[in-house]
Amino acid sequence: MPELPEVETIRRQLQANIVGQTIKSVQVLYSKVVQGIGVKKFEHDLAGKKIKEIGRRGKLILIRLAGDKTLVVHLKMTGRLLLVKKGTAPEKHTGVVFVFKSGKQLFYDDMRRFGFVKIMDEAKLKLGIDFFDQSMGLKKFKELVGSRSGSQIKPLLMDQSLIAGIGNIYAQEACFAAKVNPLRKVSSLSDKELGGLYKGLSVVMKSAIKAGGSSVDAGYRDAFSRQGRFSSFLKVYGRAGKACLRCKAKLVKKSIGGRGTVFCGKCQK
DNA sequence: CAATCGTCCTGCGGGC
DNA sequence: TGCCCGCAGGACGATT
Repeated sequence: MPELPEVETIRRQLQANIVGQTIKSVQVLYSKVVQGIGVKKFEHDLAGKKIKEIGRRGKLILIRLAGDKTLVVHLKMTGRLLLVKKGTAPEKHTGVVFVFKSGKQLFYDDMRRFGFVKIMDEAKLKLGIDFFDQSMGLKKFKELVGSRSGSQIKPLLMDQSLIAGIGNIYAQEACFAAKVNPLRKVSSLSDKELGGLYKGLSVVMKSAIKAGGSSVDAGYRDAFSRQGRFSSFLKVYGRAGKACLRCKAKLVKKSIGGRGTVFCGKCQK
């Protein structure tokens, strides 16, 4: 499932490849993927628009168009934005085809159909601060997390309205890095542990961006259909039942806030 | 205020 | 071999 590092990887690839291109036509193949307006209007409104730049906020890809509108894309779990050559035919899971005047195409694919595309004003996004935003830092992180002292830490890290970008994989990895049990309440965390979580998130997600993200099973692919190379560095995600890489104890899996969570019951206090 | 549960959707793996 | 069941999961709304 694409989280901040995976979405950032795609953002950089789109930034390098479609900025300056003009959309010639758009075909929506799966109507429910378009939010807010009708399919015909969506296709019509995008035709002729030039791509100004590609932004990102949390897990959202922001395709900024000439004028002041933005094409917002959420990949949810299995969504993909694929740059394909002129003439490439859509596949089974292709929901939207964007054709540029150059002939290049951008496909929005989504096997499980949870994601969406939407034309909107960015100011209307209801999202917390992106984890890698300029205004984020240790102080801000402690302030934000501290404001929700009654919550369990792991689901809180995934709350997009507080901090945007962290999903199920990196929240688990950060708790492991900080030796914090994901079930802990924020109010029970020491200043040092909060610092460890911030550092853990920062290190893990920066490394993941360098490795082009994490691909688990048939999940994430970048804009060129390639897998991320960070998966092999994941220490707890997907390793339930296996030995903890720090203390050798058997990693356990629990459902926390309805999400599968793997951790070490021995060294994550 | 916080936690849980159902919902959307499809592929896949386990069990028999 | 093949079928059925249930799980996976981001975000949101409703409920406890």
